Amino acid sequence: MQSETIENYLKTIYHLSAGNSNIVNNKQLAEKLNVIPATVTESVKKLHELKLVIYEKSYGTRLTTSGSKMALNIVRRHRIWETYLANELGFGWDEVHEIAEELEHIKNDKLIKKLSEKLGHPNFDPHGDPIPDEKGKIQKSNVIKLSEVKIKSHYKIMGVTDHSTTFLKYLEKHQLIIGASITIKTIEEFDNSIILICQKKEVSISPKAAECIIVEKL
Amino acid sequence: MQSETIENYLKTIYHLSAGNSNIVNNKQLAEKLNVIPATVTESVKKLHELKLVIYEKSYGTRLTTSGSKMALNIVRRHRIWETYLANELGFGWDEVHEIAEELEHIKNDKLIKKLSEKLGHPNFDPHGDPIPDEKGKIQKSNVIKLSEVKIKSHYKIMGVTDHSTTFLKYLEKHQLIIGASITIKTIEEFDNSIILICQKKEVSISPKAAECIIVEKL
DNA sequence: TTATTATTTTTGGTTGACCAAAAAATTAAT
DNA sequence: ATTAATTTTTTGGTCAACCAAAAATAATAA
Ligand SMILES: [Mn+2]
Ligand SMILES: [Mn+2]
Ligand SMILES: [Mn+2]
Ligand SMILES: [Mn+2]
Repeated sequence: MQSETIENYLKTIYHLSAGNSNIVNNKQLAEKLNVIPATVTESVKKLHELKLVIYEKSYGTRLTTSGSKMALNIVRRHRIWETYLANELGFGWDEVHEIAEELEHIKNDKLIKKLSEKLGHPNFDPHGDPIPDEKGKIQKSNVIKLSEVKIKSHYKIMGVTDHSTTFLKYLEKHQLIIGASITIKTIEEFDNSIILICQKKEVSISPKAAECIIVEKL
Repeated sequence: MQSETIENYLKTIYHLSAGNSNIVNNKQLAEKLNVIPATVTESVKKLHELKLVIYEKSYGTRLTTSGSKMALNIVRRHRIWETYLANELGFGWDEVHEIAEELEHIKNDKLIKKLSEKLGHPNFDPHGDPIPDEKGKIQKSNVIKLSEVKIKSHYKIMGVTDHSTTFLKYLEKHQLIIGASITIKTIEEFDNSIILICQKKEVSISPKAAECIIVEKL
């Protein structure tokens, strides 16, 4: 198995298991990796052989300790590159993900070290996602989804869980960028859409969009 | 054929044909690409199908116009990355080649544009090699090899044709870096080694090393 | 519980990129 | 001009990563 393929599988398993060692099933994996489930069955068998995952037939797959370490390293590389592209080269937060998908596979520890150093060892990427340190440790914070906020409270936008250009451009348009302070005005009983104040302007957020915005209580 | 494989073949054909459209033979290609000649035969047939090279059986291969364009683009990417790694991230000129071998395959025109911009659109990489512009045009200069210099003349070091760490470290030790001024003292009749003055110190350069140093007459 | 649906696995392919060994063609030496 | 050496090509493989279709298994609904 090629290292780039392995890395993409491990990273995807990591994301689908939400950082824990939750079981991931073939269908989800197949979807994310753009292959058919039959291919996933083959692949996870091989990853099991390599002791990077534990694959239990007809049940699912989870990362081993060493698989998890590798996954965290790839996530680190991805997020360091995203931060670098945004902060040093002036790319928009809607452009960096795609490029980082390729750059994350460059295997050179010194390179990531230098990038991180130049950036002042950042803990979060342009989407507010935490950057694991060299040992794979992730700084945790007590954040919630915008869909879980309480009325008339104040929050700070901390991140997004959707990286698509369309969504990020939409947020930018309403100045819903990371670090922005918002106040929840009302939550519509009819459809659960959230009316909030940002930069003195009123914005209505659909429940679907609210699921993708991460905030912290002020 | 995968794009990374294609790119490595085109780049290697370009280098072996010395920038012109000289014919390259299978054995040389096989050596540079670390494959056996049988593999090269297969590959160049496919590249011929793709109209990137003209392959004539039992004779050799040369780049077509579109193959040449692609090759120049890869060379541009490689050298921009080398310059970036050296100038912005502080890598040594002996370290950058290896990393650039991977980075050159990242396909994103805007990325190279941004890097070039940040560097002030450099025309030469850390080894003194010219960087083709977006159109593939190379700035030419009238440089010669150190092995061709005349006695008692003054020269400036403009580049190297060997990128190995051992060679570059050796040059650094004697301060034979790009931009350095040198004066040719004598050329030993016995073995053709060159005795030159650099930073007021006398250095003896073997004919083999002299073949790999590019200079310009002052 | 049985039938239906969804998911997973098996089986039998393909394609790209490689190799080893043998055959053919070219080039160099005698 | 022959012979010998080198280079190239052909032939018959492997291996990784994929797919399509069929079979098996698991989950859900009736
Ligand atoms: Mn991303
Ligand atoms: Mn991100
Ligand atoms: Mn190089
Ligand atoms: Mn170079």
